[in-house]
Amino acid sequence: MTTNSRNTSQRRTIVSALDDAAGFISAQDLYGHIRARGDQVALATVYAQLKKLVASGDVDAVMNERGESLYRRCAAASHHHHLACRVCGATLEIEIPPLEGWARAIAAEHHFYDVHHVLELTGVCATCHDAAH
Amino acid sequence: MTTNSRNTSQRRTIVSALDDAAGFISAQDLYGHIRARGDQVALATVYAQLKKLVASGDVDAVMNERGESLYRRCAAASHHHHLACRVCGATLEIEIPPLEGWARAIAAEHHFYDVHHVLELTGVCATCHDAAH
DNA sequence: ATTCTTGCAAACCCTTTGCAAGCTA
DNA sequence: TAGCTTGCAAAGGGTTTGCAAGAAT
Repeated sequence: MTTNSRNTSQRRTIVSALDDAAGFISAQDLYGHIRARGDQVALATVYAQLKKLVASGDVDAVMNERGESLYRRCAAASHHHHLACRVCGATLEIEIPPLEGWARAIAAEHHFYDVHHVLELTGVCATCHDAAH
Repeated sequence: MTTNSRNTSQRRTIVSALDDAAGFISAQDLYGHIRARGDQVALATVYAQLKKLVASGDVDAVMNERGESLYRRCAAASHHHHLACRVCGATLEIEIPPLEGWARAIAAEHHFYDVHHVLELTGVCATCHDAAH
């Protein structure tokens, strides 16, 4: 999680904007928030910094169903998954410890190497469920 | 699952190519296979038909980590997952029965409703692993 | 005959890249 | 000073759209 990136004002602005956004946010929207706040950072810089933040493990990235990457500051250090509300976008980090073992077992069974896994859970949170009567 | 689409030769070609591809395939790759087979269908038509097929429920669509949509004919009624080789693209259908229960349990625990899950496993198959020495 | 589908090219959107100027360490 | 970072504009890649010609019903 340690980074050797330079501490530029743009990087600080981007990290700060990510903190303000309490859930997953697209690079474009993040850029919009930054500009709305009155800060000046180029869109290409937003992408460049997000890339570094993901590489260093400080930020999580997932792909939404429109093909946009969504970014979020990572609270948990360990491997985890997400439970997201399809209506309001609220996200919870969850852990399914047995899953890691299953993934390894299945990989071994089929003679696959270097297996990665992605699990995403989506549903409707209690708040949004109630709001729909 | 019933459709009211017209039965054009292009549509038949596209469905047939989807059947030949035994797993998830991108629209671009599907188009490649169709042309490799000697058939003539415009890329825009491939996209148009895939859109209809997804809308009618005859085809499943998921987004990969590069932001491409991947399509698959919904053959199996039962829910299952995939183990795909990152090198050659070979795909195996796998089942992780306990996962369904876990998903339900987590949903209940967090008061989420109508929870769906997507699990994708990727690795390097034995053949590709051996080919790299 | 009507309505949907096809196909081409252009448009779109998100993201990445080339490169000169600026700033951090 | 050396090298990463920034910023602009342009390119790239996947997907969608406008519209006229062609099929299916």
